[in-house]
Parts: sequence; structure tokens; C-alpha cells
Amino acid sequence: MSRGSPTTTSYAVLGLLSIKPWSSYELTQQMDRSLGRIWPRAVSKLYEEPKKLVDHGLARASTEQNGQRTRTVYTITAKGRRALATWLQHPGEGPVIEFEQLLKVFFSENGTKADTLATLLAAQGWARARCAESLPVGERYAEGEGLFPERLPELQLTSRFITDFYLLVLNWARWAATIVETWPDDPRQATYESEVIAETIARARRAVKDDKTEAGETRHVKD
Amino acid sequence: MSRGSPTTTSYAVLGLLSIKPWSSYELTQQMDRSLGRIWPRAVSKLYEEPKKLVDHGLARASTEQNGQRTRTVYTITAKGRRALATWLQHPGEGPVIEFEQLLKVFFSENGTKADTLATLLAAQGWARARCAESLPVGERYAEGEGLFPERLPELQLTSRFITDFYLLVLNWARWAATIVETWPDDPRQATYESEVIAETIARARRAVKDDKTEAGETRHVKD
DNA sequence: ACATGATACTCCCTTTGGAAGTAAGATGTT
DNA sequence: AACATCTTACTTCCAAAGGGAGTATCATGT
Repeated sequence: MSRGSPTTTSYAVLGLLSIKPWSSYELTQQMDRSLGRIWPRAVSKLYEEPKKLVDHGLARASTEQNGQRTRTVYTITAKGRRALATWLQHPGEGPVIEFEQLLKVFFSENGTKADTLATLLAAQGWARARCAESLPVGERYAEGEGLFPERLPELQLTSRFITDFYLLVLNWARWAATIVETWPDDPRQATYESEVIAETIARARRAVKDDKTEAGETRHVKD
Repeated sequence: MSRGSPTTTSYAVLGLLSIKPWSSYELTQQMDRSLGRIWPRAVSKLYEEPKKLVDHGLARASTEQNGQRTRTVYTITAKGRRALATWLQHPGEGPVIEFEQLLKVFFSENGTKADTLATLLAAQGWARARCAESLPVGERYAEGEGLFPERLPELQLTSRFITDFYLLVLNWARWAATIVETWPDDPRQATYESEVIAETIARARRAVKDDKTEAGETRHVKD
């Protein structure tokens, strides 16, 4: 009656258990607040996942009583810690993105200029809302009051990616809106700018060729 | 015997049909080459989707014969075009990202410094490989030879986002590697830099506050 | 006392991923 | 010409996952 082999989601939950024991409700909350930004999972599945970990011997469950209510707390096992370490030995897959607003921009010619502008505005709003959610969390860490401060070496890396991703969405949507503003009302009559294409090609070319340059930090500091 | 209501994937396929009729195999190829970068879908589902469109009256199927082999070609209907236009009237959801390598960085303390560096190197490789795939496509468009050049007003917008996303992954992974290089062998003994946290906060703060600035284009040109 | 929100889950049905498979045509190699 | 390999053109199957709807109990607000 053993369930299928552990998935990446299994390891995500196991990784949280490596920090401390969590109740299943707390796990869903914690995923929603942090990991869900880079590995989003439905709540129902988050309740199932720890049970699978227990089946595999990677975690233990204990039940607590609060009046008529029970709460299940999960704790990582030594086998779980070893499994996590083994999982970390393989680099994992690159990012997968699903961007519905961009999909709509891709098919703009089937709608109106106003549709496209509204979509780009919504993308901007999305990015800002994400940053607005992140800010107080970051500020709490800066004040020395964030959760699990011993994890800040990792958190500084992951939060930088997440924030920059939001900024990418925001800046792209703003830039794209300046272009779509110049479109005629019928998107089918829009024209493109060869310099935009050329700039995009130049950026991709630099990435492919920049194998030898360790300029990452310089670039980031100077932004 | 009507299937469930159209999904975003349905509209993605319908959008491709709005450009021209496609056989189901061609649809899978085209998704793999272009739309799959921002709306990835499994091949098996891509074969199913056009059948659903036909069920809903949004497309028509016709069968062609090639020796003993048949091929099914799908064509959008007028109802399909209207449905697509209606779908475009609603802005859609912001991006969802699943980044397994970043998840592993998040749990670095359970592995070794070398694990983390390998993961960051793999992320760089991923980004470069994606740019290397995109380059010849972009260059073909620059030479005036790309597919569906009448769609270049849209393509210039979407390809910019996609390329900049790859660059984000590449530059972040390089920058993160410079930091992880300074870590001790045991990641649990690593320290963080408060300036990094502060910079991330500053970036998020600017995004939330920059409601009034239309600096998108300037920023992009100056990069 | 009652309403509302939070805690703490479960169930259900649809969508989706991806591996494995089948079949026939086209091209390459000997 | 025979065979191998790749491409075209799909289908099937089972596991993973999404998300809505639901139940029950505690805690807080009015």
C-alpha cells in the first residue's frame, strides 16, 4: 500500500519539515506565504502530501487535541533528512512559466488595442501587488525580526530572484504599454520596430556568448 | 455530450487556429516551438484540445489522406473567432512560476555548498540553452524571413519578455553563485549580507511607489 | 446569543503531465 | 533491394495536480 515515489512537491514539504515540525494547516499557510511563490500547490494536495511522506518513512505524524478538535503535526525523520540531502545532489529543472496575460498579448490581433492595454495594466497591477505583499516581510527581516533568521543566507538569494521577477513583469508591461499606445485602434494594422527586435536579439546573443564573464554581481549592484 | 467549458489552453489552441488552419501534429510542433515557452502543455493534451474546440463549435475538423495515413486539420469557425475576441476582453491572470532549481537553493542548508553551486550552474546552463534556441528564430525575423511576419507587432512584445526572463534567470544564477562561492563548505555556517536584503527591499519599494512613472521604455533602452 | 472569521481538515470531479504504445511514411545506409 | 532510423500522426493510461464545495469546531466580535 505504498504510494508512488516522492515528487518535487514531496521534497518541498519535506524541506519545510527540515526547518521545524508543522501541523498540516501550518504547512498550507507557510506554502501560501513563501514557497508557493516558486512552487505553487493546491491546498487539498498540501494536506495529502505529508501523509505520503509518512507512508515513505520520511516523516512522522502525531495528533494533538484541542477540545473536540484534533490537529496533526508532522516531523521529519532521519531517513527524511537523508532523502532531502540526496535530492539536493541533483540540480533539478529550470523554471516553467505560465503567463496568461502574455498569452493574450500574443493573440492581440484578435481583440482591440484597448483589450491589450487593459491586459498590460493588469500585469502591472499584479506585479505591484506581489511587491506590496513582499515588502513588509523583507522589512521585518531587515529589522532583525523575520522568521527563521538563521536561513537568511538562502533567503537573501531566493527573495532577490522573486523580487526581480516581479520587477521584470512590471517593467516589461510598462514598456509594452508605451508601444501598444502607439498602435492604431485595430491591432491588425500595428507595425513593429526593427530596433526592438534587434535589441532582443543582441540580449540573447550576449547571454549565449557571455560564458566566460562573471559579471553577475556587478550588474546587479549597478541596477 | 458537451465537454467542460473552454480553458485557457483551449483559447491558446484557438488563437493558433486564428492564424491559419493546422493539423494536430503541426499544432503540437508549433506549441513546442513558440507558445510552450509561456503556456507549456503536454503533447497528449494538445491532441485532445482541438477535438474539444470542435465539440464547442469553435473549430471544424477535416481529414486528409496521405496513402494509408490520415491527418486531421482543424480550422477556426466564426463562432471561434468571436469566442477568442471575448476571451481577450478579460485581462487574465498574472504569471505562475515553478522553479525547481530555486526550490533547491531555498533548502540549501540540507545539502552541501557544492550541491548549491551545481544547481546554480545548471540554472545558468538552462538559461543559455533557451537563448541559444531563440537566437536563430529572432535572426530569421530580423532578416525578413520569419513565420507570420504580419504578427511582428505582437511578437516583438512577447519575445522581449521571454528573452528578458531567460536573462533574469542567467544573471541571478551567476550573481547567486558569486555569493555561494564565499560560503563555508557547510551551508549552515553561511552568513548573509544586509546590503543584499536592503537592495531587494529598495527594489520592491520602488515598484510599489512608482505608480506614476512611465519610465519603462527609458529603462529598457538604457539597459 | 448570534455572526463571523479562523483553524483544520476531506471529498470530488476536472485538467493535466508524461510515459508508453501503435502505425505508416520518408530518408539514410549498406 | 533490404533494413534501420527518423518523422509524422496519433492514442491510451495512470499518476499528479487544481480548485471548488463541504464539514466541524474553536475563537473573536457585535
